[in-house]
This record gives sequence, C-alpha cells and structure tokens, in this order.
Amino acid sequence: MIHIVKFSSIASRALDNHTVVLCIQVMASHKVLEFGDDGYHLPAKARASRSVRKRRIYEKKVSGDEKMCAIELLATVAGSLLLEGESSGVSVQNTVKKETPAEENTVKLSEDVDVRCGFSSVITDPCKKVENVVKGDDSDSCEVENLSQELKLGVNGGDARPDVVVSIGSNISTEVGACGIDDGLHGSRDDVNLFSRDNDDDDENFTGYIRPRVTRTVPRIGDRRIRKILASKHWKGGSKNNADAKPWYCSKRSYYLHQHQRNYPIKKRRYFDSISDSNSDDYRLKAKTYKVRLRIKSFRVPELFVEIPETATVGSLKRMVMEAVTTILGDGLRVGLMVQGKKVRDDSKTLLQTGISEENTHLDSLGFSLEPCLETTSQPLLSSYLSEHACDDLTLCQDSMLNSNHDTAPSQADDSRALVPIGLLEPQSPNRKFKRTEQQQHAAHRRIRRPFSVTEVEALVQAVENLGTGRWRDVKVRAFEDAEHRTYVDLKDKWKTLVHTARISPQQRRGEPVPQVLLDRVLKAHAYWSQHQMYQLQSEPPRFQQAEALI
DNA sequence: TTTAGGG
DNA sequence: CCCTAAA
Repeated sequence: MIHIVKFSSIASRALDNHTVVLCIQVMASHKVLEFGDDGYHLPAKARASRSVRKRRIYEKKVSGDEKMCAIELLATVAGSLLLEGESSGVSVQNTVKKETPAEENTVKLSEDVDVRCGFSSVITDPCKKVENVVKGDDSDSCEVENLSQELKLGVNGGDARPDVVVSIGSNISTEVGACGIDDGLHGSRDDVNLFSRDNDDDDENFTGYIRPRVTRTVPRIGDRRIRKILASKHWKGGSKNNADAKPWYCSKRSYYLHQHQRNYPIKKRRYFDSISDSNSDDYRLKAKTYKVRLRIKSFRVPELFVEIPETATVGSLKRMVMEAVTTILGDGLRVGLMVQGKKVRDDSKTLLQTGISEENTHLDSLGFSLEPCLETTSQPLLSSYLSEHACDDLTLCQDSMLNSNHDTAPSQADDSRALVPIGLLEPQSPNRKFKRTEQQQHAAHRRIRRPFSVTEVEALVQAVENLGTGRWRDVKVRAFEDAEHRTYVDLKDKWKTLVHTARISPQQRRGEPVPQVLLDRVLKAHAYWSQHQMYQLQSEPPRFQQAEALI
C-alpha cells in the first residue's frame, strides 16, 4: 500500500538565463501538500470555474519559434515517491529542502534527500492542457523580477517522448534499486544508484541538473539548444497514439542503466544473499520467500507549459506549477513495469518468474513508470488522495486528462500490479472511491443535458428558416437570447440533430417526439438553405418564406 | 469569437 | 454535449 507519495521537488528553468526552481512536496494519501517554500497547499480551486473557462481566451497557435523564444520552462518534478510497506512497517521519509531563488540568474538547489525506498519513475504525461487550468488563475499579477519573459508551460500530449530529459532539480538521477525486505539487519543500506549522470555529458544537451545531496548552481541557460529539448517534436503526439505509448524514458532508461552499470556497487549484488536466513534450512525454499522492495526514487513530470505574465509573482508561478502537477495527478496514475526494456503486463506473473527477485541482475533493467490511468482497471496511484480531498477542484483537470487518455489502449491498464505485490499498492478501496468520483467529476464538467423542448425546436426552426444555417450567432440572439444555457453551438448542434432526426424513421427517433410538421420544416429549410448558401454569402439573402414560394 | 464538423 | 481547426 502506498502510503506516501511525494513530489519532493520541482524545478523549472527559464531560458533567459533566469532560473527558477520550485519545490513541491506532495504527500498523497495523506493530507500534506506543500509547495515550495511557501508551504503551499493544494489549491482550493485547481480548476477554472465554468465561467472562467467559458471566457477563456483562445490563443493563436504559437509558432514553433515563438515557442522557443518563450521562456523554456523546464518543469521537472523530480520527486520521490515513497513507498511505505505496510507489512514491513518501514516508514520512509523524504526530505527535500528547497531551493534558493538566486539573484544572479542562477539558482541553487540544495536538498537533502533521504529516500530509503522508492522507485524512480516518470510520469508519462497525460494531460494536454494544463493551460486551461492555469489560466484560470491569472488574477495574480504581481511583480516578478526574475521572469522576463512569458513563461510558456505546456503539457505534452499523452505519448510525449522527448529526446531528452533535462532536469534541474533534485533526484534527477533516477535510481532504481531494490533491497531486501528491511529487517533491520542491514543497517547500512546504500542506495543503489544506477544513474549517475556525472559523466554523462552528452549528446543530449544536458545543460545541468542537480543531484541529490548536492548543492549546486544551475548553469545559466541561454543556449538555444535547450529548445531542441523542450520543443522536441517528440513531445507532441496525439492521444490516439497512446495505444503504443510507452513511457518515453524506457529506452532511455535502459540506456542509462547500461551506461552506468559500472556504477553499480558490486557489493549490492550480494544484498539478497545476505538476507538468507541464518538457519537456512533450505536455501531454495527461502529463496522463494524472498521479498523485494523496490524503490521509487524520483519521478518527473514530463513537461509543463504554463503561461504566466511576467508581472506575475513567483508565488503565482508556483501555484501554477502546483496546479499543473495537480492536474497530472488528478487523473490518477498507474504503475507500469518494465524489465529489461520489456513491459510486463501479466499481473499474474510472480516476481520470480519475471526474474526480479532472483538475482539482482535484473534489477539493472527494472523500470517503473507512472502512467495515466486508463479504463476501469486502471490503478490510480496518487489519486486516492486527490479524490478524497480535491475532487471538486480537479474537474477541469480531469477533463483534459480524460480527453487525452481515453483513447489509449486499454491493454496497458493491467500491468500495474505486476510488481506491487509487495503490498505497496493497495488499490482496491481507494481505487473504487476514486472511480466514482472520477465519473462524478466527469459528469460535473459536462454540462447537464437539456433536451430541447418542442417549443425550443419551434423557435429554432423558425429562426433558421429566416436566417439560414450559417448564422448561429444570430439565431441565438434572435431566438434564444434569454436562454443562457443555449449557446450558438448548441443551436447549431441541435439543428444538426434535427435534420438527422427528420431523415430517419419515426421509430428510430428517441426522446420527446418532435412534431412531424416541425421536422418537415426542418427538412425544407435545410434543403432550401443548402441551395441558397450563396445568398448568405452575398449581400441579399432572400427571405426563406418568400423564396420558398419560388421553389 | 464564430463557424463548421467530427467525436 | 464536447472539442477544435479555421476563418
């Protein structure tokens, strides 16, 4: 059962040499939710209100270059997901001391990470429009000195897979490790660090990052190379491609794992061996009872693009990031497991069968991922907390999440438990709870269904007869001005369905029957305006009533 | 913001 | 109803 999940930190970086590092601490399934050094709490309103949303501004697509020019915000939540095995009773704590906004275009991130157990992971982002959420919060326009450009924060699509992950922030080095069940016999339990990026200057334009337990100055970033990283085409991708979406980092991870295998402390390989019972009646028997504890050392939130005026305060920025993160978490996450680059989907397999507990050897290529929750079998990981405390506030978030996720292959939704039998996951109860709320959430977002009454249909038909089928705004003003809940889009949609209804047999129609006479008028008007669209485009649209006679 | 269509 | 590309 996962008791504690924390985002231990989040770092963002601006392109203009200004760096802002934010830290977030999230304690899922508990109530703590700190944000940065302000002790930020889960926003009471992480979702833009309907009204806000309504008048949200649609922006022109930002050109690639514009995007680039905009502050490249590297939002990296290098957090630690702490697992607390209930059975073992091991309580893990992760402490991250936050950052120090620098005055000189640099920021120091100092932290003290002490994570005992966890697994590194990456959230393959689900959300594709955090902007919406964020926008709802543009009210705070205070002063900010360090941000000179507009921060563009965006969340990549479902199957985002950046070439590179640039992380500044803590826990960048992902660590995957395993240790025997904590029996206290092994006082020393070094972290298995498979990812030391130290010598990894790469080919990938890593510009800098901070490792745990290190205080370091983030290099200034003025280099456009970053763009490549952030604006990587790989980040985009329709949700429909989610079917085969794998956590983008998988391959990368493997890569790094191999690259850094040498860093793997040999002594660790003996870790399990030492666990064997001293009495060791039967080694093999004991072996089967081995327990593996996996570590989620950190995980990143892929990308967050936030739009914030330069006059905003750091505090508001943090809030935005918070909301973005919340959004991502809001939809729930599930765990994906990868062993040696292969996704393990068969939940029934034992770890032994998967080759995880036998020797440590396989751990080298063990990888976890946090993925968007899908389908009904999904395993919301962090959502339990959210569902309990922030459901109402995450509607919009959920919306976007859902929209970007429901196209995903359901087949992925079943591998989450493969490696969690350690009792780290305890999905059942929290899950169901989440489920309900999720649906409720969805329902909450979607406007309530309001079937058109015959009277309304009449009014609509009348208006269309006169105005034609291309002036919904006018139809609205003219016939539904007072019907606040009927937008011109609604009217347009209704007309669409009316035409359809009129064309199908009465038996196939549903809902309150529309008088045939009206349907006839619908058809007639539709036919008419189809023939006379030209008039609409031109100056003198003939009156339907009159023109009708001509037909 | 509206329009026009697909989902 | 929703979501959006386009206009």
